[in-house]
Amino acid sequence: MTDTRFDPSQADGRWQRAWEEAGTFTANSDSDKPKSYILEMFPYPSGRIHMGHVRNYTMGDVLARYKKMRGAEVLHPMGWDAFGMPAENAAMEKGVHPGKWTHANIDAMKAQLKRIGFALDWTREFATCDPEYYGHEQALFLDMYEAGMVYRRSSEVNWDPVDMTVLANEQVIDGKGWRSGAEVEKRKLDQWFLKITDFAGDLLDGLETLDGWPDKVRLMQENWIGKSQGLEFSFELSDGETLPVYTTRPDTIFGASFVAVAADHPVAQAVAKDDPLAATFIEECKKGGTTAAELETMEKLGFRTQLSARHPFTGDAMPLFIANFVLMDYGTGAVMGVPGHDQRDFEFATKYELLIRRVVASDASEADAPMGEEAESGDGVIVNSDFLDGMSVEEAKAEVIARAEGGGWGKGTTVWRLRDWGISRQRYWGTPIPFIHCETCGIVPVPKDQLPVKLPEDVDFSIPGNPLERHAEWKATTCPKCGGAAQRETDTLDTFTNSSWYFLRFASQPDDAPFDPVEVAKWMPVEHYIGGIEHAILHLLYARFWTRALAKIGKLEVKEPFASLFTQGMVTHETYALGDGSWLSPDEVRKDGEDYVHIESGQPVTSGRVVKMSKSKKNVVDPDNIIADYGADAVRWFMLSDSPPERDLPWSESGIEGCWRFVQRLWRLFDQIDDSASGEDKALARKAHQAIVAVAEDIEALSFNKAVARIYELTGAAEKAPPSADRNFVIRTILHLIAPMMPHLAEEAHAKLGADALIADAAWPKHDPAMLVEDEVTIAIQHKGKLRDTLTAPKGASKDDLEALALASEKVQRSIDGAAVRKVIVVPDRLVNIVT
RNA sequence: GCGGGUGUGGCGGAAUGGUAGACGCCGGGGACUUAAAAUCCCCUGAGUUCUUACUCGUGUGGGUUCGAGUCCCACCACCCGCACCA
Repeated sequence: MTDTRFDPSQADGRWQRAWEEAGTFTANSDSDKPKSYILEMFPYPSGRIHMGHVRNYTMGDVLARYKKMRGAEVLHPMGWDAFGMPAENAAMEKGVHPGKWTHANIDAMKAQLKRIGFALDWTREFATCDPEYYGHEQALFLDMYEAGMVYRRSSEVNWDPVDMTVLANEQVIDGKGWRSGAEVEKRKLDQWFLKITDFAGDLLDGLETLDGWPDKVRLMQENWIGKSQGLEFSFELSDGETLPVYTTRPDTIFGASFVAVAADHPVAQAVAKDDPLAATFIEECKKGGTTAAELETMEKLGFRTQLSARHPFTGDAMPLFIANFVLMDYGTGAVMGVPGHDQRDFEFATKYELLIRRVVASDASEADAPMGEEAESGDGVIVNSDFLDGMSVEEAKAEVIARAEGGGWGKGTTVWRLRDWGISRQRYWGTPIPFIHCETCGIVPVPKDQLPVKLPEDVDFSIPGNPLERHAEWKATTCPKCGGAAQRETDTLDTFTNSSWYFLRFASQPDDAPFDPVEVAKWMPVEHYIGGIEHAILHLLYARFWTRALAKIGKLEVKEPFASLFTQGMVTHETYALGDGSWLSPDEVRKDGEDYVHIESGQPVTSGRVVKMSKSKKNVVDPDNIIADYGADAVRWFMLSDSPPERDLPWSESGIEGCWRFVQRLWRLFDQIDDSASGEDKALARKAHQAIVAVAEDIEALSFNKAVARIYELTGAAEKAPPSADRNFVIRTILHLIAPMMPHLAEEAHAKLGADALIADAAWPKHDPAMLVEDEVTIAIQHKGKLRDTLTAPKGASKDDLEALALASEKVQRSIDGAAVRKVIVVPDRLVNIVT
């Protein structure tokens, strides 16, 4: 053979064109084959594909190609999550229109994805900034409005002063904007909301059905939704007003010794009106930080008002405080303080010398046991509580709730941590909210036949803030109801709405509707959804909510969009720094023996921690350069090798070189098929049959690293084996096993071996069940649990035979050294353990 | 603080309670070559050693078992998520 090297620089492109021309990966929804929808989280068009994308899409690609080989009709689409802040930042910095910037990025990234040879159905590609897409989104939003799932109210919002927009609670991390990192301020604005809280219970219950999701993600969502059950009841205040409070521990009600309200509670505000000291205290509370560290150390502070609250059972008057640890936006913004059995109340009561009373004890006889240095929040029996005495915590809860409901002063309720989703953004580059403000008619939805409400093209980014707000011409419209002059809503939808239904649009994209439910039903739910753990709450909760909301208004059959979810790890890289601490990129550094040297200055370089690739640490490796050097298949192989896919993958130059060597090794092996060879090699053939099954299992479990190891093993065995008909079969098997992972090499070798069809259309190899079983096995011989010898025995040998063989071993006899054999444990086909 | 996860060679990592370290990377030695690249072969957990073996070894300490990386109890370290949630 003349060409002893596989040359990806010309083979990759050739096969990519071949697949495209043949429409190999175009999904046919009318196919009779079983359907398989494989989806990776679509990218934001930032401008460049990074290694994280490559890893993510390679995993999905292997699944998609494998499923196709197993006879499925596969939908594996790609598109662009194209709205968002970076486009506006680019507009402000470089004076480019966000749309132009975004489309240029899409073009560049699409070309990059194509060079990696992903099996994508590009016929379904779209960007969420396409008016067709966001127009349908506006229609869905109006449907939700009609169903009562959308409302507008004035609310205190998280205002990001850098991005000059409102953020959802989910987008505030440690008191800072998730994107800008700026300290978030509180502002009161008219905002649009989606009633995600109406679905809180549903979203929580649905988690139980998601067997294919990581427990970790399910748990994170569970905590975020934050269901808690308790009693809501009202105290009578000394001024005649009533104060509703919420508690999860109604059983401890006899231990209550004070009542506290949040600083921004109406009662506190009323008190502050007449009491300057109270007003000062409230101001102090607002200054407090919100970061974890600050909250940790913050002292529980309170202001004792002149008011008191009347205990519903004893009638005792309890002091009413304004307290800094009570949150206005959870429960009712007011609590009953039970110092004995709540740590915060305990600290508070200690500071203000309030009564700390035991109402739960380990045993009735411990009723008078003194309280310790901490509150006791555990289980026990109720004491010092009148009619509750002797009950368990659970019984007492039920009893108090029953009496409150009977007496009409309270009721058992469920409180959620989840808030409604504020979706108003004061930005240009997003879906315009399809509403009109009319002086006479109020807020009026845009009639559906007027959709899409398109973004204006001529916008000015020279001043910060929302260009839509300043665009008089765009804003001016007529009221659909009265026909009078009116103004358009200038807020746009949070970008997370764009990604909340894109998977439906991939499955079906009619012109006149967001999707066709019949077509969607053919593909949904997504069989494998792959992406980063950073979306565990935000995107994945919103997408689940939209799917349920659309199901509720009869547009969908499915309630859960993603049958199984896989969260992949990050791609990491060593970091390099000079003595002065400045970071260096991998190509500025040369390896000199064990050490690293700065190429330019010759200075020594210290190699640091292996961390996520990031621009700031300069440890980014550009996939394009690597593909140019090694070809797509070596990179794909690297992405699948070594690290389990859910863990981080450390990128290394030597690692990719190893992958490159393996590509060439396979190429030489595929060249060694010798049709003149005859004869059997049963042991080798058996290995191949075992690998067919094992690699399939590994791919289905997304254990790509194990599949890779098995292929290495089989390849090594095939290389060493002498020519035979079986060896030819084994080499052809390897060719098919690697096809989903290294598709270009596989096509090239497949064609060279005389095939005229694409291997992408080939079937997964069939195994012979009879060939999975070994006829000889290695038996481990232990003496007192320690390995002394191994021997080969026919499979299925009897226990007696194995025992005899084991005792005949010279090494074993030496170890036993004449001691009396007390017991022999025989595990057939595995081991013999001799106990003396 | 609460919840979850992970600890195995120089590194990434394998291992239904049954031969720990598969497979890959790094490293060492050799072959081929004028030389290099490429390729191929051998070695590669630690220690002792009369090179034949033995001892130790999966974060630490206990336990269950004929047998534990795997199961149980206690602890340590690191990572992730949430957090004055009443």
